[in-house]
Amino acid sequence: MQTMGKHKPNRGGSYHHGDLRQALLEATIEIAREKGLAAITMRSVSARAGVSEAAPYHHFSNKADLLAAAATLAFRHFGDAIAAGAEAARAAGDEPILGGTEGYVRFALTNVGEYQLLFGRHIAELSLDTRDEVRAAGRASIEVALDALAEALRLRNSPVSSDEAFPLLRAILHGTASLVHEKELGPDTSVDEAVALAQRAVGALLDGLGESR
Amino acid sequence: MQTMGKHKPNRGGSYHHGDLRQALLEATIEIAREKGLAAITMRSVSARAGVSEAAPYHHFSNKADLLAAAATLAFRHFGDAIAAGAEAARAAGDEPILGGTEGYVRFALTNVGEYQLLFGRHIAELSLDTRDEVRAAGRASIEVALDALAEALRLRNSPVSSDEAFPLLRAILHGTASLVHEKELGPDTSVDEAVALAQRAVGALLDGLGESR
DNA sequence: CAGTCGATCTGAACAATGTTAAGATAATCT
DNA sequence: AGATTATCTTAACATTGTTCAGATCGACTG
Repeated sequence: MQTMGKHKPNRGGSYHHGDLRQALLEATIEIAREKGLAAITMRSVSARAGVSEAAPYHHFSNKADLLAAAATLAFRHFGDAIAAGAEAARAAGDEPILGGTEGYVRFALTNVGEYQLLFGRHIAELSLDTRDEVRAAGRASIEVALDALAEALRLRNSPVSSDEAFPLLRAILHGTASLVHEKELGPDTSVDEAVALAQRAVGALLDGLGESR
Repeated sequence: MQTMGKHKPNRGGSYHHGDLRQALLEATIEIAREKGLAAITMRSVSARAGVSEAAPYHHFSNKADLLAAAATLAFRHFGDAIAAGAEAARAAGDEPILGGTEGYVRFALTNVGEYQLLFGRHIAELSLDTRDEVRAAGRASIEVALDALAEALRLRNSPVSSDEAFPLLRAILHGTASLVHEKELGPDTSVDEAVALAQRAVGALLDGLGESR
């Protein structure tokens, strides 16, 4: 007796599901959150959606395709977290870029599996068009950070464009998140410590980009 | 008729290998270099060493243990690359930290599989003592970078200690390498571009850490 | 309204992978 | 030389991604 799909409800254990595609995507993200990326299995996802292990293949061509679609969906959650952080900082009179940094890192360390779903190896191994599709969703999700970065550079009279500086910012954010995930900064690094670390790095980067060049 | 072990030579297809443990480690690193981390299989490693698929279990308790030992070995190659870059820069009158940055990034992008062997997820999932062992090798390999960082901070009269700044440096380096691996900076980013990007980020970070704080 | 057709789902199977168990072979020690 | 131990092989198992033939359902056609 599994939870029914929320869209076209499955009328009481019928043969056809109703909206299996959406249910599979949600199951995938749930499992990523609860048990991590490695626990995402065709069988575990299917079971959570209440169907057999072969059913997903009528909606996704293979596992990589399912993960890509789930990532596209998860990028919205990610983007919301960044935007919320940036807005909270602005409301508090702090720099939005530092708030976005906090939103980014906090999401990555709180939802490890979901973050891995966004940036894991499976994405790089996708076919070109599918990958572009996922990356479009990814770019949209961090659009807010790009704006906040531009604002921060303007504030510092930096001669560097935000497009040039954006990869540097991303390297710091992704690097911090990855290092903590991989327990490379000590196995006991707290979320707050990681946030502070990333904010220090971003702050120094901005200051460094502001002066000479 | 496989290549024989280089240590205690296998006398002509005998039942016992001679130095299987070392041969397995070398096979693992070779496969990582040639075909990537995903191609490392108990069977592929065993086949390259010329033994059956069950043989490794007499030298390593499981695959994770084999990968950990291989990573410990690969960290030496990695450390050599960083040290060589730093020394080359010093000889050329440039800052060692920027040369180390180049050595780091160039290694990561030239030997993708071997770099993944060093920092992949399997390391984080290791048992505590095994992980500490690997990490000790890792720390030794980037010792040179820590020294170069201290020197760069001194040069800039920075109030920040190298221990404090080290995680920030690592975030930039690991973040740059990971983003390129994951094709997040455009699928056609060249090694030279990635090196330049990392050097720009490190330079800005150092400048930013030098002034106010 | 009956019947057909296509979409959806199931059950069973396959190959590849990590792992283990039982037995064969060789090296070492006494 | 004989016994003991380490090393290696062969065979098997469970899990995973994937495919295929057939069952079931929904929608459209006549």
